Amino acid sequence: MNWINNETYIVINTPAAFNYTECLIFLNRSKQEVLHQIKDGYLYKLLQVDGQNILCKIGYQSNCIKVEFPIHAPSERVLEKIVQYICEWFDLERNLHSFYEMAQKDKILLPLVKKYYGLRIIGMPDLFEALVWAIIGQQINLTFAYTLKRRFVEQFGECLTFEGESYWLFPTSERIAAIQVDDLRSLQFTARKSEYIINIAKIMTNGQLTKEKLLQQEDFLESKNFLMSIRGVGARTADYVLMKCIQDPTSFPIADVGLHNALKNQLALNRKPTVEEIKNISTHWKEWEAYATFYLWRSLYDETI
DNA sequence: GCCCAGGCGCTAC
DNA sequence: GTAGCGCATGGG
Repeated sequence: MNWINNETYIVINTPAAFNYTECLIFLNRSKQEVLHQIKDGYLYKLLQVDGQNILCKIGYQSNCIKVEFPIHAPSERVLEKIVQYICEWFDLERNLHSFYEMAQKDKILLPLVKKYYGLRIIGMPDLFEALVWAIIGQQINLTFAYTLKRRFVEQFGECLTFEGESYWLFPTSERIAAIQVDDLRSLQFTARKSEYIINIAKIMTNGQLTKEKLLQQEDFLESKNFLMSIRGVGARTADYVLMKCIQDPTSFPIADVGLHNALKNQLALNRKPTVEEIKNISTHWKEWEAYATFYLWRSLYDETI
């Protein structure tokens, strides 16, 4: 990725078909979000790199993402990791040409790619965060899921306060590996989810599960099977993690209720489509199932903006 | 009060 | 391999 270090800020060149505003709309979908903040077109995000907490102020101008550091400028080595994070966060290295080409011939996707052109999958580079968030969201509504996430972060995460604003880091697996089921039960996590999350924290802390291991698998199917061998990780959670963290464009959470509702709206059905119907609908989406899903998810937020 | 929610594990067949 | 069921709790 092409970027320039200007001492007090960095500039990352963005690819063709990138729309910063569209990405911010997605990031702004919940008022309860605690892991980033949006103010006056700037995106504020606290990152921990090499043990240092770095507050980033992210803006956009003339085909570049500009990252400023309101507190202090990091070292070159840290900057490289911040660039890496932002590239994964906004999926900047993806060439969307063939996705848009495919969408031209797809009745469902065509209006969506026109409307949200330049939107990229907003990733979750942190594997622990992606897994915990996917598990929190299982079988509960999103509003409550955000409530639980906020409690989780504020209870176990690290906080930095700057100019009256609080910025949070997602809790580390080390921290969560050391807590008890009751510590999460008291935040209104179910006993089952509490067990899943603490277990995942433990196997990530002891190295049985790492992002590197997932990336090293022969193919995405191997990664999916690896993930699904973990208690609490079913097909939908595995696909969600492959999509948001491993950046697998073919991952397809076909059982996801958000996808079902989006398709119901787009097709003007009076009921949600069945999985069989979705399989038929999605035959054209080959190799781009994750992007198709993400654009459909995006369509759910039009009402609320 | 009722249905639903960005599912999963477990059992029985 | 899969169909069915219990779970567990808040939002609308």
